Parts: sequence; C-alpha cells; structure tokens
Amino acid sequence: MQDSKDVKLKILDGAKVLFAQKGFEGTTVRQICDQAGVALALVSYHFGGKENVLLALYDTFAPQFLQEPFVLSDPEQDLRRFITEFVRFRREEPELINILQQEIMMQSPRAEKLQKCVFALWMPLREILISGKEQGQFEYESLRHTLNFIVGTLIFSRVHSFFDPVFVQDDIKDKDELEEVVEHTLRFIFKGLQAAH
Amino acid sequence: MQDSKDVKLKILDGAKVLFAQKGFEGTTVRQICDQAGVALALVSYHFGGKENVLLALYDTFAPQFLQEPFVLSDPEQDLRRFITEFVRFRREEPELINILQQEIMMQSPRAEKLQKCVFALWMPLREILISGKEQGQFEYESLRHTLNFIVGTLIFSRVHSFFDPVFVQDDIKDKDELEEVVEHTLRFIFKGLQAAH
DNA sequence: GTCTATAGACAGATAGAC
DNA sequence: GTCTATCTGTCTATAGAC
Repeated sequence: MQDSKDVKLKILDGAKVLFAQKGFEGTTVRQICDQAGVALALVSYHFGGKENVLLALYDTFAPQFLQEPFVLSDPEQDLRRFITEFVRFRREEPELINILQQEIMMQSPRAEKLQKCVFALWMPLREILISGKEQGQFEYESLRHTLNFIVGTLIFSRVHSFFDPVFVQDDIKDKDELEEVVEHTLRFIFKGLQAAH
Repeated sequence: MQDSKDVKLKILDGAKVLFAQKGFEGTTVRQICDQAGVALALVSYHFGGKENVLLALYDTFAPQFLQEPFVLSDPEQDLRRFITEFVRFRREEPELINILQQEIMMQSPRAEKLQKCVFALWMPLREILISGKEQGQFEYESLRHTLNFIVGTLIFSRVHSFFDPVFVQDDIKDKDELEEVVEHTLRFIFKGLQAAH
C-alpha cells in the first residue's frame, strides 16, 4: 500500500515532465516507466492505460488553487489575488499548464475530460471582469477578447526559456523572483484594464 | 512538373491542418496522404520524410509577413503596424502559429530548425519596444516580461474556439471582424504600455 | 505488487511494378 | 511521378512467473 502509492507517484512525476516536454503522443509508456524506474507493466496495472495517467495528473497535483472555490468580493482585490495565485501556480506546476494548453490547443480526445479543469481555472476571472466593469473599476469593451488577452498574458508568460537566450540579452539582470514577476504581471494587466492598482 | 507541384501542395495543405490539430507525433504519414488523396510513398518521395513536411510548411506559406524585413520608423506607428499584421497573419494561417507554438512549447527536435522563424517573427517587436521606451512613448520596466506579455496576448488570442461556447455566452454579439479584433488588441496592448493610441 | 517476455497493432520508410 | 506491397522497428497492453 505504501509502496504502491510510492510507485504511482513516481509514475505521475515522470509523466508530468515527459508529457509537458514531448506531448502525449510523443511520450511512450516505456519512457514514463524508465523515468520512474519501474517496469513497463505498472502503468497499465495502476492506471489502466497511458491516457489515465494524464488525467490523474490533474486529480493529484493542483491542490488548493483549483479545488477550493474562488470567493469573490471586491473586483480589484479579486483580480489581484487571482493573478497572484495563478502566477504562483504557474511557477510551482508549469508542466500542468503546459500540458493543459497542449491538449486544448489540439482539441485532443483528452481535452473534453479536462474541460472541468479549464472551467474551474478561468470562470472566476470571467466573473471578476464582469463585476469589475459593472462597478466601474475596469474599462474594457469586449469581454471575450479581454479574457483572451489576459489568459494569453498569464499562460504564455515564462512558459519556456526558449526566448530568453535569444531575445533578451541585456535584460538578464531581471530576476525571476516570484514577487517581481507577480508585480510586473499585475501592472501590465491592470493597465490594460485601465484600473487603479 | 505541374502535377508534381500539385501533389506537394496537397500534401502540405493536409499536413498543415493535421499537425495543428493532432500535433507532429500524433499525425501519421498515412493520415497526411489520405487527406491529400495520394499514396503513402509520396511523402518520402517529395519531402524525404515526415519531419521535412513540417519544416516545408514555413518555407511554403508565410509569404509577406515573415520574408520581407520589418522596416522601423516611429515606435508607435511600428507597433500598430506590427500588431495589425500579426493579427491578420494569425487569421489567415492559424495553423502555422499553432504548430510553431506546439513545437516551441515542447522544445521538440524540430524547434531548433524553426528558430529562425521565431527570430524573424518577434525580433522586430523587441526593437520596437526598446526604441519606444528610449523615445518616451512606451512605459514599461522589464523588457523580457513585457515581451512575454505581448507575445502571449497576440498568440493566445483566438487560437481556439474552445472557450467561446463555455466562457462567453452573452458576448456573442461581438463580431469577429478582423478590423474589430485588431482594434481591441491594439487598445489592450497600448494601454498596457501606457501609450497614446 | 512487481517483474520479464511477448502478443498484436501500427508506425515510417522503401522496393519494385507501371 | 505514382502506385501497391512489404520490411523493420516500436508502440500499448497483457499473460504469467515470482
């Protein structure tokens, strides 16, 4: 029982990184088991197939941010809190966002089953934007476009160090301190909403 | 010769859609050839393998926007033109952006060879931001973060109609007219840069 | 619960007829 | 230049020993 859970977790840990790096189809069960240091058969035994490993990732990791409901009060404070928590989540579990993004982008067969994750993730933002506009704190025209912009800003940010060595040579003094990233992100989005902050 | 080019184009057209929808690894050469209505062997014959089909996409499509250099003058005008052209390109060839995004996100073996595309695409934006700040037209602190935000805003937008049916029910009166999308995008980014527009 | 060995399907690439 | 038929490798899943 103790060992069993250990193996399941090792499989999930390996799969998380591999799926993020190589995609679902690009990752083989063999690679997952090699990474976990266990035999090939154990993915089927514990999860019943490769697909279920991916789905299990979102039940296993993503604890506080996605599970508890996002309580709304003041739109500005809410948005600040939402962005802060999201950036922190992105920092802690970049693979989860990466994989989710891939699956949605490809509209994979798994995407449908991940949709409740997407709901839980972005529905609060929608509500915040709506009530923020009603209360005159945010200024935007199209809810859909504004959602898209903010989601894009939040998701893309820091996804890959792919750009860093090539795009920004002279800006490396920028630390990647969490608080600093949060602060920059807050500022950009709040300015985009013409909101005090 | 005429027929040959026709077949190559049919293969590329099919592959573009399939790679975008199912990813490189998730797409089989058989699917590509079925979609093109040609025999399995012709991918190897004309391109020398599946990987070269993907790379050939970016030499074949993406004509004006990526090939001619982006001439810089006034940062505000340049940024306006950059965003406008990018949104238009995204509208015309959403698959190319989608595939590029996938490959980069996964840091695939193909990503390295696509890097010159990424350069050509985003280097002008970097230059625009730098000189815009120097001339006091844009206000931002971190070049890298700001690049990330803007790239995210531009890339994510409109990638998938996945959110539409679920997120935004009451905003469907928003047309997806190109000019309107451009206008919204311009406004959000310019506000994020605290720039006149 | 974990392993090795293997079954069965399917991948990409190619040989050879036309 | 295009086709069909096939080779070789690798995939996922599972049977059976321990």
